[in-house]
Amino acid sequence: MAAAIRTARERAREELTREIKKEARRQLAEEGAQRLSLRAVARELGMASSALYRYFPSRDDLLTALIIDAYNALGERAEHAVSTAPPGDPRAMWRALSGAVRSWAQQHPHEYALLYGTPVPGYAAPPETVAPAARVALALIEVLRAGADRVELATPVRPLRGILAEQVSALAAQVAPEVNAGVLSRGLVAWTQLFGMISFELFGHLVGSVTPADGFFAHTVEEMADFLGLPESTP
Amino acid sequence: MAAAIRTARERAREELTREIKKEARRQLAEEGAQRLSLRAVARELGMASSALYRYFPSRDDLLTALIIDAYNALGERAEHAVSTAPPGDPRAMWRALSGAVRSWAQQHPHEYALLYGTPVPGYAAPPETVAPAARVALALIEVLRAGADRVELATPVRPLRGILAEQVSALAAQVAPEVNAGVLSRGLVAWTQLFGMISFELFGHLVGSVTPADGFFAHTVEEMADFLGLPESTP
DNA sequence: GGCAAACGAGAGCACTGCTCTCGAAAGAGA
DNA sequence: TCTCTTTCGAGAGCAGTGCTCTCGTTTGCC
Repeated sequence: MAAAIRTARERAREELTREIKKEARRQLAEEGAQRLSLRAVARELGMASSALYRYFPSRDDLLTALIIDAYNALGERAEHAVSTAPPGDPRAMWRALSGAVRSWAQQHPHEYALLYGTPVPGYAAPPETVAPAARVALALIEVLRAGADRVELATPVRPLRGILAEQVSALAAQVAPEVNAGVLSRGLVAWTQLFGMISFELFGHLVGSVTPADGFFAHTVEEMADFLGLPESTP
Repeated sequence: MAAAIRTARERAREELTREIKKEARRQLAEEGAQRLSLRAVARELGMASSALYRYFPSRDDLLTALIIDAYNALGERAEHAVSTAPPGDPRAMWRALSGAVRSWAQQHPHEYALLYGTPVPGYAAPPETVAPAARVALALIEVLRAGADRVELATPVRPLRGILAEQVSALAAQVAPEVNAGVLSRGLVAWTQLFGMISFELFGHLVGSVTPADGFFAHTVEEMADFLGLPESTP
């Protein structure tokens, strides 16, 4: 097909684009998004800073590319964790998923901050980021589906009222018809809890002597599994 | 006392310091911390940018001052909410607390981001910020104390294991001896949930059609109250 | 009244994102 | 193979940033 025939110029462009993203990602990992500098990237690559604008029209565009890559990397890890967990054990799947998200965040703190931290003022996430961003959420949905037929809620879900009821049942119909709406709403709670914990831990915002370290994380993951009604693992 | 006798110079210095913080807070509220510029503040105040360094040795120091003020403002709102709620109704207190934190965050999104968003790389929170930062957490502890004698946990707390058990019981002994350690650990969960929800909502990071709007927030607050074992309000 | 500390203003340094222009290189069509 | 258009890299330049240094002035204490 025609796309396979690439001129030397096209190949050079793709490679240099990759090269730029690679160096930018390196600087991002070391210094954070705040200190990521186009000029420094260009300097490191031995090119004029103005030449870099042939590849990324602005700093925001370069950041967007990094964001998409990061969402995909995280999404892939999450999907892999869920798919390699014991298939019939939704609690183990949830454990694997939350652990994977947390460890990725710890290994790539600045990229995590780029995804789930303070948004850059004036920056609006372009639509290309939506699909990659949804992958992690879909992995959680997958866990809920795996446990859909044998959830044992220890506590009845508070009735969903008003718009929330419509939104949640619409979401359920759209993405996981076999999942009970009440369970799905608890999935949102678990989802929030997971990212809340990771953000607190990574950004160092939890006050006091109890840092949300391994112990708190593991404990809360189990409490959330109970909250979701995921059946106990049978070892 | 001697401190009351202030020279004209001291008074001018205090007033100008206040003036600088006020203008900085204005710019922070409009543009975010990222775009807060010392030169712009000086320009707006009709002074040379170098003169500003007589009052704040660096941009980080100015930010620190704003952070402390913000923590105190939020803490005050939280304390007020708890203290004006029906004294014998811990669930109402929890509702009031979470609502106060959320509405403050919505009214001061950039200041909230400064407190609970991505930390500025290279910036270490100085010890002066610890006490103001703890005020909100202490307000939550206050709620737990109010309900300490009649919590009705619908679900047994998973046993705390390892270091977590020590940390939590140490915290309990230190700050709220009458609060059960298991309940305290669930307080940490509720705390994380609260700030996770607010951050998701404010930073627009929750994926899909279910935005954590009023409905989801109110619903989750009640679910968390159940989770904490707070007795039902008797209207 | 003298003197040291505090202060305001200006110039300047090194850096940033971004634009514009100009000459060289590469690919497509004749 | 020879044009001709598009693409590209480099340099200069603009407006902005945090921060430092110097220099003359003002203020308050002894």
